Amino acid sequence: MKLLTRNTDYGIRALAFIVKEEGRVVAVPELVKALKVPRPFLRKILQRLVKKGFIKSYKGVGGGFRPALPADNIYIVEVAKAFQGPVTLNECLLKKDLCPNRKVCPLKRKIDRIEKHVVSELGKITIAELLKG
Amino acid sequence: MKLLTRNTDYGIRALAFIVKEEGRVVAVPELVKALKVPRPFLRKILQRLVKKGFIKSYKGVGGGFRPALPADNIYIVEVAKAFQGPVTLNECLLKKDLCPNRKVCPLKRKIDRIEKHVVSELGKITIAELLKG
DNA sequence: GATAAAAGATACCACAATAGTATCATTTTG
DNA sequence: CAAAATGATACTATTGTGGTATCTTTTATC
Repeated sequence: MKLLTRNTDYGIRALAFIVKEEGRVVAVPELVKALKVPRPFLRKILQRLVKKGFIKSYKGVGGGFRPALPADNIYIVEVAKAFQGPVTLNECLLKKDLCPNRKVCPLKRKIDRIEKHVVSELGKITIAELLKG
Repeated sequence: MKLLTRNTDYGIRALAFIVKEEGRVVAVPELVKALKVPRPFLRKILQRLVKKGFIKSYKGVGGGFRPALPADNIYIVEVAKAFQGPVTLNECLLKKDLCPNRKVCPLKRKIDRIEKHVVSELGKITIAELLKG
């Protein structure tokens, strides 16, 4: 059971690094050095962050990445969603189909409560806060 | 991100069914019918439940399964552990090695808090309670 | 304009965990 | 002994994650 995958983890760390540079354009080689993530993998992660609107990219010589949002407006639950899809702790699947009892299932109800808590807690953490910590 | 795998889910449901029968010995065909889980898969799950001490098994004609514990003493976090191993929401891995910064990592600190909450909440739910619900 | 340094797009491979199947052995009751 | 049950175990399939490789496009600078 893993809350954050490596994708997400690296995504958060990359974001934190880029944000820390206060608007300076940061390119991949620098990030590779700082985060010790394999370059092609990191590139894919960065492309995802661009597509999801967390950072802006600049092509060509001297290009790189800059935050697209203020640091205190980037919530890690959003980053997690970008890499892992919606945060759902249980799916109530019966084989491939949705379980027909999910409306009344007491287990689902309990898990849902826990899930809400997780999402809400993850939703309180911003990149800004991680940088302070 | 999934809190409970299908294994665990079926395990919980099977346990609940067996417990509900109040000590009557329940055999696989009945469980297959009730839970609509493929027989060989369910058998494997039941064997796991036996090995982990949640139920007792009886071989031979008229055999089957009975709870090994009182219903209010079976916590679903334990069932989850039986199928999924220890509940850890983040692993702080850097490539294959443990991340060297994990002691001071603010992200890890936050995730750890959430993890503790999840485990504690899962640790409050018993099979007995699910049957009441 | 050519060159080089950057990111974009995309397709592919590797590995591990989960999900599920199949087969044979053992036990027990009648 | 036969039948009905579980035990043990090995195998296959599917999926998600992690990671690589390659080619295209953009842009600054000489």
